[in-house]
Order: sequence, then C-alpha cells, then structure tokens
Amino acid sequence: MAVNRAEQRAATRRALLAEGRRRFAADGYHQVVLAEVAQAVGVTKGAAYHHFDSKAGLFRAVVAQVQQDLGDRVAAAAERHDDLWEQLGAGCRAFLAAGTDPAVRQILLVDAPTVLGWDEWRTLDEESSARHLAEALAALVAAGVIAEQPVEPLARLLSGAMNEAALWIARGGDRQDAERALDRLLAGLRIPA
Amino acid sequence: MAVNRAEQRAATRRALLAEGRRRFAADGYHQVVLAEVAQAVGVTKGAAYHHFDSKAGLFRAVVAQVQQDLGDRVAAAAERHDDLWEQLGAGCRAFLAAGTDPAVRQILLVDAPTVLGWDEWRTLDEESSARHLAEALAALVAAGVIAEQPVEPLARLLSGAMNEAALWIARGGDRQDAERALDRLLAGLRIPA
DNA sequence: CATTTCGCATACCTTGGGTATGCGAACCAT
DNA sequence: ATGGTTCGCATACCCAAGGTATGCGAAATG
Repeated sequence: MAVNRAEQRAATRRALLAEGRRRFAADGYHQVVLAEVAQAVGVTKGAAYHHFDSKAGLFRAVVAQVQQDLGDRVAAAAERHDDLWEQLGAGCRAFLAAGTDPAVRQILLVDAPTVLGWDEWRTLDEESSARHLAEALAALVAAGVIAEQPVEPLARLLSGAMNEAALWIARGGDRQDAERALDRLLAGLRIPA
Repeated sequence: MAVNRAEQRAATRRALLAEGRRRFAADGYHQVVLAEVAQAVGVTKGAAYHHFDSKAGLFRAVVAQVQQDLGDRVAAAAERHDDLWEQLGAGCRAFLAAGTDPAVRQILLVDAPTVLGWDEWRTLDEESSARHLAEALAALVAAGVIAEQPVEPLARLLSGAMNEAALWIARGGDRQDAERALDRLLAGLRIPA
C-alpha cells in the first residue's frame, strides 16, 4: 500500500482510468455513470472530479491512452518488415485486427468523434495511428512505389476505409474478405512495374 | 390554417422534424434540448413525446429523412450518365459534395452511429446511399470492368473512405485533392484493358 | 508540534429526459 | 344539435446524473 501521497494520487488516477476504460469499452460513453466508475474503484465522485475536470475529461484521457496503444501495436507490426510495401500491409492488417478489441471499437471508432467533437478527435488521431499511415505513404511516394500525389487526402481516405472495415468485421463481417478488398485497393495504387 | 385534426397533427409533426433537423445539424445531438425544439415550434415537450417516443426517436426520424435526401441526390447525379463507370464516379463526387451540408455532416456522419448504435445506423445506411454504392459495384463486376470479388466489403471500405473524406473536406480539406485521391483509388480497381 | 497542503468525501444544486394526468376542441353517434 | 368519445397537446411532476461548494483528516513542511 502506498503511504506516500504522490503514489496514492497516481494510484487513484490509474485506477479511475482503468475502470473508465473498461466501462467505456463495454457500455459506451453515455451508459457509463461517473459515480459508479468511482465507486468501483473505492472512491467517490469527488475524487474523479479532482483528477479530471469532467466526465468528458476522463474519457479524453482514456481515448489518448487507447490511441497510444493502438499506434504502438500498428507500429510494432510494421517494423517487423524491411520492405516499405510490406510495412504498409502489415500495419493495415494490424489495424484491422485491433478493430476486434472492444476498447478500440467502441471508444475510438464509435464514441470519440461525437463526445470530443470531430476536430479534437482528429487531432488525437493525427498524433498516433494516422501519422504512421501518412508517413508510410510518404515514404512509398518518395521511393517511387506509388504515384507522386498529396499524401494527406489519401491517408484520410484509407484511414476512413479501415475504420469502417474494422467496425464491419466486428459486426460479423469476414476479416479475410476485408483484408483482401483492402489489399486490392492498395495494390491499385502501385505504379505498374 | 388547418382546422382539420389530421392536418394539424401532420403539420406539428413536420414542424418538429424540421426544427429538430436544424438544431441537430447546427449544435449536435447532445446540445439539443427537446423542450427548446418544441418551444421553437410553438408547442411543448408533451407534443414531441406524443409524436416521437423519445429524443432519440425524433433524431431517428430526422436521420431517416436526411439519409433519404442524400440517397436521392447521389442517385440523381449517377443517373445523369449512361456509362457504368461514369455513374460510379458521379455518385461518389455527389456524396463528397453533400458532405459540405452541415445536416449530413453532423447528423449522419458524426452523431448517428453513437446515438442510434452502429448496428441500427448501418441498417439505415444500407437502405439508402450504401445500397446504391453496392449495386453500382455489383454492376461493374458483372460487366467485367472490375475484378470478380465480394462486393460488400469493398462497398464498406469505399463508404468509410468517402465518409471520412467528406468530414475532411468540411474541416477545410481541399475537395479537388480528395476527389483526385478517390479517383486514383477507384481507377486501381479497373481491370487493365 | 504548529501549520499548511491537498487528496478526497459529503452535501447540495441544476439540467434535462421521461411520465402521468388533465383539458378542451374536433369528431361521431343518434 | 347535443351528448359522449377521441385525441392532440399542455401542465405538473419525477428522478437520474453531471457538476459544484465546502469540509475533514492525514500527509507534508519547517
């Protein structure tokens, strides 16, 4: 048990974040009652407001954490390959796989845009997974594998496509089919050798 | 002025729908107060609950209406062309153009999935714009313009891509760039002649 | 040991979605 | 036309839940 005050504070904060993440993922933002999150952790609403300035504030912190995890997973999958094109494919497949995680699905893909507003959500997205995608595409353009073109709109298109595909898979769509369709889309971008 | 009861009922319902649509589009679902919607129309909350069983019920009706409008717009744009491939392109461009409409953006793309739940939203989407896309792709496959493949996952990918692109454009992204990127993606699907 | 800090609890306020019930005008019977 | 019925909507109320103001007690400080 932490006797020290800083440790205690950090522990409470971590516990609230973890419990919030569980509940936001399982029940969706609106179904979650802040007081219940606090109670489950053994504190009261007051503690939650001491650490986060609102329910949305807790959610925001959870979103950042989940985004971070997702970005790490995608980056790790990509880095297992040397070839740039393979990296893109591996990253995309990792993203689709992550879509089966309820935390990613409900928190990032369903609730975050409405709760935080699309602008703020996009900013967070930009800092993690979306950035990896844009960088990968830029590298492929530089390497002459895909045609010279503005990278940002293409990255948004692909990002949106994968978000939707992840939700589709989670709802029962066949992942193989989704991966194959995505592969075909990506393959169409390659400059014919 | 309607003296007849059925007309009166219909008029109130229409007014609530119109005002709800305005406010949902302008402020987002959560910011909208049902009582204020009713008041703006000259009735009270009771009337709203008489016509729709909940706030979400009113929103659902608005969503259906906006979906319908959007589907019509896309279909109309497509039907101005005879060539199947041109139809697809025209429909997609019409969809991106529609993304500049705040009603489409906020109601359909941002709030609907969370408020109605992703499953119900997808069902509504399926009945309007998404169906057009799937049909167009199926026709192109049948005509041998794009490779034989499951149409549903491809339609979801493209649908997600365009949703995201519409939001990106609304946030200030260049529409020409988005259209060109989308064209390149679609072009990659064609079987090389 | 006196004092301050601060992490959190307690008590309270307010907003807003939802419900139960009542009224009055349009509708329908004879 | 007139009494009873329907029904569109108003009024009054309930309560869950987010947010706030304040107090307490234990750790930190010196």
